[in-house]
Amino acid sequence: MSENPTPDYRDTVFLPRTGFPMRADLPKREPQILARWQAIGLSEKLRTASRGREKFILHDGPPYANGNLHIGTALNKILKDVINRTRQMAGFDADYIPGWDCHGLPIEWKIEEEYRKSGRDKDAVPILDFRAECRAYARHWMGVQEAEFVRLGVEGDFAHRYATMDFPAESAIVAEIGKFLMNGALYRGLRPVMWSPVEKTALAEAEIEYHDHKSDAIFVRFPLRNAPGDLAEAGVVIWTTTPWTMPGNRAIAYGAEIEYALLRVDEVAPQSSVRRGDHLLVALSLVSAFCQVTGITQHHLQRLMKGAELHGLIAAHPLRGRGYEYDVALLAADFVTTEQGTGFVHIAPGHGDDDFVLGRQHNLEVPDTVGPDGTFNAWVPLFAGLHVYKAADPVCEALRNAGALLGRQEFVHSYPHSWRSKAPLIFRATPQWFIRMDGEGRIREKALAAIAETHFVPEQGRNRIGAMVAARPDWCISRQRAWGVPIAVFVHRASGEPLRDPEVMARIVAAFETEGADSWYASSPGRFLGTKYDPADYEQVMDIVDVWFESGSTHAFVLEARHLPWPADLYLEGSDQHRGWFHSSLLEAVGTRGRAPFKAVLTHGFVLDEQGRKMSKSLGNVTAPQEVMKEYGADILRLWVMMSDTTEDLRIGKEILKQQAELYRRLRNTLRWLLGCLDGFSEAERVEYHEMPELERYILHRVTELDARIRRAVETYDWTGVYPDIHNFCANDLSAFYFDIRKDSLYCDRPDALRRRAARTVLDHLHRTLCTWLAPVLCFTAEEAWCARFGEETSVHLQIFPAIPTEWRDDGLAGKWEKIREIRRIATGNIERLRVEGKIGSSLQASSALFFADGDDQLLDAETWADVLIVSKVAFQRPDDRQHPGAYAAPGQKCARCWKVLEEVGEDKKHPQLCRRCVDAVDSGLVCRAAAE
RNA sequence: GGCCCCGUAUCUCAGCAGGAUAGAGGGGUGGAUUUAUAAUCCACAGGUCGGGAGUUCGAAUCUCCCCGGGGCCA
Repeated sequence: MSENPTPDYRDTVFLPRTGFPMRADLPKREPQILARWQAIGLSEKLRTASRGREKFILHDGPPYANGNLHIGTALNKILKDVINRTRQMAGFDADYIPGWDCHGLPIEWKIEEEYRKSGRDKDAVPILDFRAECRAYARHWMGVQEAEFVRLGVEGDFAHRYATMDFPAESAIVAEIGKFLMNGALYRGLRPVMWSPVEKTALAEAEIEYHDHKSDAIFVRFPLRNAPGDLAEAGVVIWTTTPWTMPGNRAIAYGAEIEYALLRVDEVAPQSSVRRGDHLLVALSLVSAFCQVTGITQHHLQRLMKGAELHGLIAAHPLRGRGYEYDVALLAADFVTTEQGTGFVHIAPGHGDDDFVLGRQHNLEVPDTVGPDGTFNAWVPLFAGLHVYKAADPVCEALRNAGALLGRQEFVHSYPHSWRSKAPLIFRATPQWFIRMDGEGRIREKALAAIAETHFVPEQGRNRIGAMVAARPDWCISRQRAWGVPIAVFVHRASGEPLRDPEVMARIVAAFETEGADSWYASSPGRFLGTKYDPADYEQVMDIVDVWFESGSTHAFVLEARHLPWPADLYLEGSDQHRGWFHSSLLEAVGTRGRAPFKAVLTHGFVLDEQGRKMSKSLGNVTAPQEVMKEYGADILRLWVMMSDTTEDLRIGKEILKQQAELYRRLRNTLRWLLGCLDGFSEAERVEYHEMPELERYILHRVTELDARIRRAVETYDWTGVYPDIHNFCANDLSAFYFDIRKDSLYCDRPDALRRRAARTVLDHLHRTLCTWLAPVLCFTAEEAWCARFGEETSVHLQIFPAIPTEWRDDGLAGKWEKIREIRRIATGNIERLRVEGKIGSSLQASSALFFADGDDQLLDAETWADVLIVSKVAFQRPDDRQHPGAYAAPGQKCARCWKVLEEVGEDKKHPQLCRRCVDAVDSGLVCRAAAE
C-alpha cells in the first residue's frame, strides 16, 4: 500500500446526514401522513392524552353544506385549526367539534331547480319527500366538505361532528323556540317584511341583495278636505317609486321643520297632466325640479309655511269615490327629507318599515292588500288579482282618471332583490313570528351588556356588533318554507294566543328527538296536544324557523348537550358574521340564558385576489383550495394564512402562493440541516447550560424571546407576525448566523469537544422547539421532521410546547451579541470587498483586522472572533494602525480537512496537510464515520 | 346613498402615543462555495409611504378632501 500523496479527509468530516428529504413533495406526502394518523388513531390518542386538562373550546361556526369549499372557508378552518392546535400544545384539551348548517333556502332552491329541470311540480310532491331530498343533498355535501377539511390538515372530532339537521339538533332547536314561547318573548304580529313574490316567502336580511332597478316614479295629488283659508282648495303632492302601494295608502308624512310652498299653476306644457289654476303644496327646495318633471311652465308661490302648520290636516285618498273612501291624515315624521320627490312621503303601513312604525304610533290600520304571490287581494278595489309588478300602468291610469296623477318618470335606483332568484322584493304585511327585543326579557339590554364583557380580536368588533344590536328591530324568525325546523307552536283559534304549555312542548321535543322535525308534518296535532286540548280549537303553525335561529342555537346542542364547558372560549368567523352567527348566537343565548355563549370573538377578513379585488368567476381570479392542494399542498396554504395579517382582508394568487412555497423551503431546510447535524446525537453528549459558550447561550436567549411571543399569542389569539418572526429567526439568527458559524465546529471538531457538544445540545433544543412551534401550522412537515428523529410510532402533535428554562433568558448577553453582530456586519462587508477584488474565494481564505471603539475590545478573544466571522484569523488593531485594511488574504496553508488557512499547517509530520485541531481530531480515532460503521 | 376598515419596495409584512439617511424576509441581479449543493453564504438594485391640501420647527405617523379596494347596512 502506497501512501496517498493527497489523502482524502472527507470521511473524517461530519457532514449532515438525514433521511429527511430536501424536496417536500407535499401533494403526495401529506395524504400518506394523514393515512398514518388514521392508522395510529391520532385523534383518539390526542383526547386520551389530554384527558383531565383544562378544556379549550373553540365552538365551530357551521359552514353551509352546499358545494365544495372555497378559499374563504379554507382560511376560516385553517385559522381555527391553528388556534386549536396551539392551545392543545400549550397544555389545554382542545376538543374541537366541527359542524354543518344544513337547513335553509339555498338547498331547498337546488332541489326545486332539479324538479324544474325534470319537469316535476314541487307543489305536487309530499312535503316529507321533499324534505328527504333536501336532507340527502345536505348529507352528500357534508361528506365532501369533511374530506376537504381533513385534507387541509384540520384536526377535530369528525366522527362526532354536529349538523343542524341531526334529530337531536332539530329537537334542541325546537326546545329553544319553546323557551322563547314560554318566557313570552315570542309573539305573532302583522308586519311588513321583505317578501319575495317569486319564492313566496319572507326573506332574512342576509338573503337580500341590492341592485339597480328601474321603477315608475309618480307624483300624486291628494286633495285636502278640512283645510282652512288658502289651503282649502289645495292638494298635497307626494312622490313614490312604487305606484302599486297606492291602494295601501293611509297617511302622508311631512317634516315639521321643512319649508313648504303653496304654489299656483299658471301655465303648463301641452302634454302635462297638471291643470292651470291648481293649488299645490310642495317642499320649497324641490319646486323647480317638480315643475320641470310635471310640465308646469309658469307658476307663482302664494305662500311659504313650515311643515308644522300642516298638523291635523286631513286629505282624501286620490281614488276617493272609486272604492277608496279613506281619510288620509298628515303626520309629522323625522325620516322625511327633501333630497328627492316633494317633501311629502306617502304612508302605506303594510309596505314599509317607517310606514309601519309611524302608522302604529297613530293607530292606523295595516291594510292587507297584497297576497303571497304578489297579486292584489280580492277585496282591493279596481286592482284585485293584478300582480304588483304589472300594476304601474293600471294604477297610473286610475289616478289619471281621478285627476290625481301629476307626473310620471322612469327612475333607476338601488332596490332590494332576492339573493337567490334575483327577483325584486316587496314589503308586504304578513303574520310573522317575532322575538321581542325590548320586552320583559330585556334581550337588547342584556345583549349589550354581554358585548361589553366579551373579548374581541380585533377590538373594533365590539363597536360593530354593538351598533347592530342597539339599532335592530325585533327578530323575525318565521319563514314560509319547507326545509327547516318548524316553529312548532299551536295558536288558539278563538283568542289568537299561542299555546304555552310545557307538557305540549315536551311531547314535541321528544318526538323530534327520535323522529326528527319531520314528525311535525307526519303526526296528527292530537299527538302533541294530548287530551287536555281539542285539536279543532287550535291552528298548527307550519312556518319554519329562520336558519340564523338554528345556527344561533348550536351552543345549546353542541356544548350544553355534550356537557362541554359553556360559554365557549372562542367563536371565530369572518367579519361578516357580526351580523350573522355572532349576532344570532348572542341574541339566542341572551334570550334563553341571560348571557353570551362565548367569552371571546375573533374575526378574520375576506380573501381577495392579488390586486385586492373580490374573487369572481367572471374575472377569472379565483384561487380554489383544491387546486392549491394539487400544486403545493396543505402546509403551503396553512403557511399563507399565518404569514398574513388575518385581522384584515388577505390576498392570494399565483405569485403569492409561489412566495409561500419559497418561505416554506427555508423552514424545511432549517429542519433538514438540524436533523442532519443531529445525526447520532446521544444524551451523553448533552452539555449543561452553564458550560456552554456564549454563542450557544445567546441563541437560547433568542429561543426564550420567541417562546414568550408564542405564549402571548396563545393567550390573546393575536398571531399576526408570529410566524414571520419564526421564519426570520430561521433565516437570520440560525441559517445566516449561528449555523454558518458553527458549521466548522459541527463538521470538524472531535465529537467529544465541548464546543461541538454544546452546539449539538442547542441543535437538539432547536429541533424540538421548532418542530413544536411549527406543528400547529405546518402540521404535516413538522410531523415529518419529528418522526425523522423519534420514529413513526409517536407524533409531534402529542407534544406540548417545551418548557423553556428561565435561566436561558439573559438580556445582558443578548445586548452584547447584538453589538457583536453589528461589528460582524461591517467585517463581512470588508471580506466581500476582498472577494470582489478576486483576492479570496471563501471567507476562510480571509483574515480580519478589527479595531474597536472604547471598551469593545473586551467583547471576544481573537479566536472566538475568527469563529464568528468565519475567517481563519483575526488580529486586533489600534485605531491609528492603518497598515492593513479591514480584511486581507490569510497567511499560511489551507488545511485539507477544515479548509482554514493557517500558518501552522505543515507542522505535523504524519498529517502535513492538516491544522493542529484536525490532526488531533483525526488521531483521536473518533471522527472516521466510515470506520465506525 | 349611509357607516366602518384598508392602501408602505414586484410580493408578504414591520415601522404609525410625530423626530435624524423608511426596515425585514421572499423574489430579482451579481458574486462565492462542490464540506447544507435544485442547498448555503455574501453583496447590490429597488419606495412620489395611493393622490392633494392643512396643522407643525418637523408628517408614512395627526386633520380634511379626492382616488382605488373591501365589508356592513339602506
